[in-house]
Amino acid sequence: MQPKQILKEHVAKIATLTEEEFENFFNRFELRSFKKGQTIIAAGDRVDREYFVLSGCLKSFYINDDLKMFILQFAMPTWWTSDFNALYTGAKATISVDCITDAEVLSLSNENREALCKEIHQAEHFFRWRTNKGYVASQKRLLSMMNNDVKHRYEELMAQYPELYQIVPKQLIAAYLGVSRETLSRLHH
Amino acid sequence: MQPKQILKEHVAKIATLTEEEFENFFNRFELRSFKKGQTIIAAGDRVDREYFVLSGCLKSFYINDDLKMFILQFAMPTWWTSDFNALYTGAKATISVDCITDAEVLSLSNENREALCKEIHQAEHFFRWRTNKGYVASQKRLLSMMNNDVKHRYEELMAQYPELYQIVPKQLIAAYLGVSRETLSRLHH
DNA sequence: AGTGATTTGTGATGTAGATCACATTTTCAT
DNA sequence: ATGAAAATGTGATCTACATCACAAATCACT
Repeated sequence: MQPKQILKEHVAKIATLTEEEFENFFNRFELRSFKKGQTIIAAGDRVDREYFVLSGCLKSFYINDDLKMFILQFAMPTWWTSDFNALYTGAKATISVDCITDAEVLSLSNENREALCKEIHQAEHFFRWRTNKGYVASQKRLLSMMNNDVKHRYEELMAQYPELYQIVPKQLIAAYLGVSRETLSRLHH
Repeated sequence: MQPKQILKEHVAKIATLTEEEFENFFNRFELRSFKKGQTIIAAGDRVDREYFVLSGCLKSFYINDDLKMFILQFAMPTWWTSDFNALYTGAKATISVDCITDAEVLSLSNENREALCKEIHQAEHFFRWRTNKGYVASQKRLLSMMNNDVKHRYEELMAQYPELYQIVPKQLIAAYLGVSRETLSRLHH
C-alpha cells in the first residue's frame, strides 16, 4: 500500500478531512527510509520532527547513567514516535529513537504540525485524539509496571504484539519490561 | 479567586479565546463541592465527566485483586482528573477518584467537551495541549519507575510537590511510589 | 563457508523491597 | 475529654529480581 493511503486510512479512523484538506495534510510530511540500526533521534539532539511509521519497527529508549537501556515504545506501522518532551518544549532529546529493522516513515515537523492544526480544525481534532490514546496507554503501562510481576507483563506484551517475538531480540524485550535479560531468559522454566 | 477566573487563567496559558468564547466554555462546566473522603468516581461506574480541580486534593487510583491500592495521580488545583480510559471509550471505570481533602471542582461532561471542541477551534487546541502535557508527564513517571529506586522517586515527588508532605498520609505517598508503607517509613534512616 | 561479534542460557550469589506481626502515635467523632 | 479507628514505626523474615561469570548458540559480514 502507498504511504499516502496508509496515512489516509489511519487519519480517517479519527478525523474527517475533505480531499483537499488531506492533500494539504499529506504534503506536509516527508517520506524517509532507514536501514536497520540507523539512528533517527540521538540523545542530546534538538528535536523538531515526529515520525509516523509505515513499515518496519523502531524503538524509542532512554539510557541511564549506568548505560542501562529502558525502552519506552516499540513503534510499529501506524504508530507515532519521537521524543515528545523535547519536541514540545524545545529541550534537548533525552530519548533516542532508532531502527530495529529497515523502516519507512513519514516525518512531520513541529512547525508543519502546528500549521496544520491551525489551518484545519479536523487536523487538530486528529492530533488531540492521537495523544488521548497515547496517554491512556501510557497510564495503563504505568499501572501494569506497579502492579504486575515480570511474567505477567511479558505475557501481556506478547498477547498484544505477538509479532515482536520474531522481530525483536529478547534483551530489548527485557529493556521494555524493565527487567534484566537474565531474568527474562529464566521466565520459561 | 473565583472559579471562573481560575479556569480563565488556566486556559489562557494554552489557548486564546474571545470573551464570548470563554463565556460559552465556562458555562459548560458545573461547579461541585466535595467533602474529604467523598467518592467522585467508583470502580465499575459509567464515567461521563472529567474534573478540573479548583481547591483541595483528589486522588485517582486503582485497586488490584489483592486490594492493594496504586495511585495514578494526586490532583491538585488546576489539574484535571477522571478515568480517562473509561471516559473516552465508554468502558466501565477501573480507576476511582476520591477526595483527600475537602475540594471544589468544575466538572465537564464528555458531551460538552466534544461540543466545545467542535464549536471552538481554540478549545480543541486547549484540550490537545492539556493531554500532550499529561502524556509527557506520564512517560517521565514510567521511566522513573523503571530507572530509579524508591528513595530517588520519593525525593523527586517531594521536590515537585512539597505540599503533599503536609496534606497526604504517608501510606498514600507509598501507594503513589509503588512501594509498601513500611519501606517508605524506613527510608528516613 | 568461516570467523568474529552479538545474543542467549544458566549457575551462584547478593540485595532492595515485600510481608507479617505488633507496639505506638495521631486523628476523629461523639 | 474520651474511646475507637486510622496511621505510623520497627523488628524479623522472605522473595523476586539483579548482578556477575562464563559457556553455548546465533548472527552477520567478507
